Amino acid sequence: MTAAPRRSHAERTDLSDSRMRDAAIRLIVERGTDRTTLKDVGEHAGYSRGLAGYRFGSKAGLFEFIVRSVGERWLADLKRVTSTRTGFGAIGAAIDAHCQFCLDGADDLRAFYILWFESIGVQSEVKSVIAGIHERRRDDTARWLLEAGMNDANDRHALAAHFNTAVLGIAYQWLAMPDDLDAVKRLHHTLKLTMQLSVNVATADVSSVAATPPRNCDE
Amino acid sequence: MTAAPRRSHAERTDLSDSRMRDAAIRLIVERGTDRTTLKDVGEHAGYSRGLAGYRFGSKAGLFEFIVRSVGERWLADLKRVTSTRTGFGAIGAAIDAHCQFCLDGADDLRAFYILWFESIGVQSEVKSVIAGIHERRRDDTARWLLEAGMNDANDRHALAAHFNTAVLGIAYQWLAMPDDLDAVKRLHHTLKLTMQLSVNVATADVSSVAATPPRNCDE
DNA sequence: ATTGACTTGCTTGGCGCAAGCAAATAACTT
DNA sequence: AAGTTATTTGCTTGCGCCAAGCAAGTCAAT
Repeated sequence: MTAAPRRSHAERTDLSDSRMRDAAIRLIVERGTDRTTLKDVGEHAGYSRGLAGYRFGSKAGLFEFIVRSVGERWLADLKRVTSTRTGFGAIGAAIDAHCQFCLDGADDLRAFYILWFESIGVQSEVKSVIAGIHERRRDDTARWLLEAGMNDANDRHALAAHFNTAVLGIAYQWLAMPDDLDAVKRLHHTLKLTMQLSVNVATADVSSVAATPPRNCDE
Repeated sequence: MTAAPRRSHAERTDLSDSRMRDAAIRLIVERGTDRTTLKDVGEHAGYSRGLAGYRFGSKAGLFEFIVRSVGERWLADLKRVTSTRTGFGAIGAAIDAHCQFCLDGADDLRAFYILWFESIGVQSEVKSVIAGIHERRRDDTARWLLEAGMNDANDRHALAAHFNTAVLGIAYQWLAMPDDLDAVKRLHHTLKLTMQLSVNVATADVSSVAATPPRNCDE
């Protein structure tokens, strides 16, 4: 726009990709995916009404691009925060980081989670990308639990799965009530408490509090 | 269809409502909300292409009707199961019931949760209906926790909120991987364990496992 | 006869596709 | 090495298709 009319093909696509991603994220957060049109994405990014469709093939293709792009950056951020910790310290840091991201209220994370939840009803490519992200998160958690001293593999993976579904539930709450940041804080805090409790019990592996195992839900 | 051509107005609408609800649920589960059209709902229910739109006003109206209808029945089922219990027994029963509903794999619950999650990106009426259901669930949980001996109101509501977000996370997992019923069972089981742990600690209100409170995520 | 359940015709708008244009890159010639 | 042509690639525009929603119409219940 300023004074650089000569761009290589790669530069051009990078620029238009980036602009369209930003425009799409803004529109998704503002009005939801349904009322976000490919036309609007192209035009808000400063191009023609047809570019988004041409570039990403379809609306689903655009969404997949966004999930992939934001997801990778988010996982990288998370890795950066947790790389210096091990065991329960890493879990606590991950919770804190997630909480902070929510409190910051960045549009890209919000759009990311919106696409995450909405992918549930479709059998799109988005779904498998998300499944991959979910799995990587779970594996990380299981590793931290091992470091924390949980030697039983079954318990470890069960608690890791529980942890990550709980985080997702919190993300839902954040999207549903974006203004109730206190609730978001409290949920992260409570999750941390219950996780520490579980880890402590699992590693001390004898404790009066766990003396009464509940009935299982499989008949 | 068989041999009852004479029906009152009320009977007619009840019948068409019911048929269209069933058709919509089936279509939503089969192909998702996006690819479920009002035309298909009407025709699959045995009527014209326009009836669904006429009756519910819009696609969002149809979805709201479904959420309301299934949600009410589901809450009633839950109430029936938990009404004979109090305290942690009720919580356990609620978890068991939820788990069993998932294992049964009924289409209506699946469609219900699909609509639940997809409502996140929109500012529709569906969202407020769901908020109401969520709130009722949370209040029930808080009451059970009080019965279980949790006297601190803050802790009680925090744990109730945590519990219900966790259940929602499990519902997501169930929708995402409908075939991995073992995972669903394990998640319910783990949630029950961690809940009991938290309740026991909160009611014994002194325990070595809770001696090291984690840092909060608010700075 | 009037109300209400239901159908049919029509408009609007988004998605996706294919044809077209201009800039960038590759290939060829001298 | 420079200039010219061929080809690819980024991007735009026009059109067909289909779903949503609305209004007018038909037919049965009250």
